[in-house]
Amino acid sequence: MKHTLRMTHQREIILAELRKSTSHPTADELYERIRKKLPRISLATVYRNLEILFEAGVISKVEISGRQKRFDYDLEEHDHIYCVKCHRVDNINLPKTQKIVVRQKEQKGYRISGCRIEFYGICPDCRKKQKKELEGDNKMGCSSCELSDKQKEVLEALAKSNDPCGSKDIASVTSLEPKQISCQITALKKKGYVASPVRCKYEITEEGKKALD
Amino acid sequence: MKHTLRMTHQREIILAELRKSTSHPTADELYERIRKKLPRISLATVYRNLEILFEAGVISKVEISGRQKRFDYDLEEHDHIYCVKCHRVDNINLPKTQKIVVRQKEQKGYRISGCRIEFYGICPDCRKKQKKELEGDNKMGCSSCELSDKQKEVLEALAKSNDPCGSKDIASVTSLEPKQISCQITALKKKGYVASPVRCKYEITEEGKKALD
DNA sequence: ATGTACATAGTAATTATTATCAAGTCAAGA
DNA sequence: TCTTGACTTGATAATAATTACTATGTACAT
Repeated sequence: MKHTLRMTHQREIILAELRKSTSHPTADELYERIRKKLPRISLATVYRNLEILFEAGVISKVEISGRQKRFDYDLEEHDHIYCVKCHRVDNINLPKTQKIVVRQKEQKGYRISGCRIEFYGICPDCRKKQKKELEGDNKMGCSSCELSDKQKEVLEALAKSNDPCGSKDIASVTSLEPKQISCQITALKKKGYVASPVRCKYEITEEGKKALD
Repeated sequence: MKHTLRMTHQREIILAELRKSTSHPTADELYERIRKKLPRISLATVYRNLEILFEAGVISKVEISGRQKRFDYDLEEHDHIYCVKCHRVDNINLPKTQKIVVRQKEQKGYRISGCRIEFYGICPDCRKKQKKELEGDNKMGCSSCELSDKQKEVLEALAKSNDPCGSKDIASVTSLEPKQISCQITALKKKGYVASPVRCKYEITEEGKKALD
C-alpha cells in the first residue's frame, strides 16, 4: 500500500550527514553526528528513517561484514573494503572491465540479481598502530574492559603482593575459594591483566594495574 | 597466552553437525540440530564453541549478509550465494581463472589480505513459492505477526462489521479515541490485515480474519 | 589423593535493532 | 477557518542475537 513520504527536517539532516560521510556509517555512528545538529533526536528515529529511506530508494544499504547495518548515500552499486581491526568500510573502485560471470550450470537454481565484492585487510590507521606496537609501544590488553566484582577482588590481591602468587595465597586474603580464584584468573589472563611467569603462580600486569584505577 | 584445546564430546557433535550441513548454518540453526543428539546442551555452549573452534582454525566463519553469524566446516575460502528472501546461503564455485586484481593505487593504503565474492538473488525454493503466488495462491501479509492489544481491539471491531468503517465508527464500539484508531489502522495495513476500499473507510482482510483466530 | 586448568549448563547481561504509543505536525476536506 | 486524517517523532519497552558470569563437572599433572 502506497503512502506519501514526507521530507521532515530530521530526514534532511540524516541525509545531509550521510552524504558527508565516506565510511558507510552504522546507525549509531550517524546518530552521534546528527545529534550535534539535532540534540533532541531519538536513536529510534535514526534507525527507523534509515530503513524508510532505504526502502524508498533514496539511500542504499551496504551489505558488509559485521553485525551492524550500514548505509550509503551513493545509490550506485560499488565495491568495498573492510578493515578487520577497526571495522571501518571504504569504497574501492575496480575497473569496469573486471566482471564476474556465472554460467547457468553454476547458478544452483538461483535467479541471481547481483554480486558484491568485498575486500578485507588492515586500514592505513590500523597499520600505523600495528607498526607502533611492533616498535615497543607496548599496549596489550584492553584497558577499558569491565571487571566483575570477583575479578576486581583477585586483581587487588595480586596488586598488593610483590611476588607471584598461587591460588591458595590469593584465597587466603580474599573471600573466594581456590577453585573460584582459578576461574577468575583465566578470565583476567584473557583480558591481559594477569600473567603467569611460572606455572600456577600469577602476577598482575601493567595493564592490570591501570585497569584498577 | 596459549592453552590446550580439549576435544569434548559436545565439540565433536558440533563439528559433526557442521560437517553435514551445506547451508552454513547460524548458531541457532545448528543448535536445533545438535540438541537432537545432546538434549541438555546449552545454546551458550554452541555459541562459545563455534567462536573457539573458529579461532583455533578448525572451522571457518562465513562473512555474509544478515545479522547472524554463520560457520562452515570447509576451511578453504570459496564464494557464496545468498537468498534475499529466506536468507539461505549456498556455495558457488567459480572457475579459478576469474580472479579480481587490485592495483596498488586502488588499495587506499590498506594491506589487503583477501577478497569475498557474494552473489545474491532468489533461491529455487523461493522461486517456486513466488510462482505459486503469481498463480493466485494468494498469501499476502504475515499470519504469524503478533498483534498488540489495541490492534486486536480494532481488528475485532472491523470483523464484526459488514461494511467498511471510519475511525469514528470504530471508536464508538471500542475504548479507543479516533486518533488512536488511526495509528492502529496504519500498523494493521502494513501487516496486510486491513484494507481501505474507500479513503477513510476500512475493512478487515482474509489474512486479518485468520490472524484473529 | 590433591591441586590445577579447561569446559559446561543455566542464567544474567549486553549489543543492536524494532515495536508501541501518546503526542506533534502537516495536508486534505468541509 | 476548523475539523479530520495521515504521517512522524521521542521516549521507552520489547525483541533478537550474542556474550559474560559463576557454580559445578571433568580431565590432566603432580
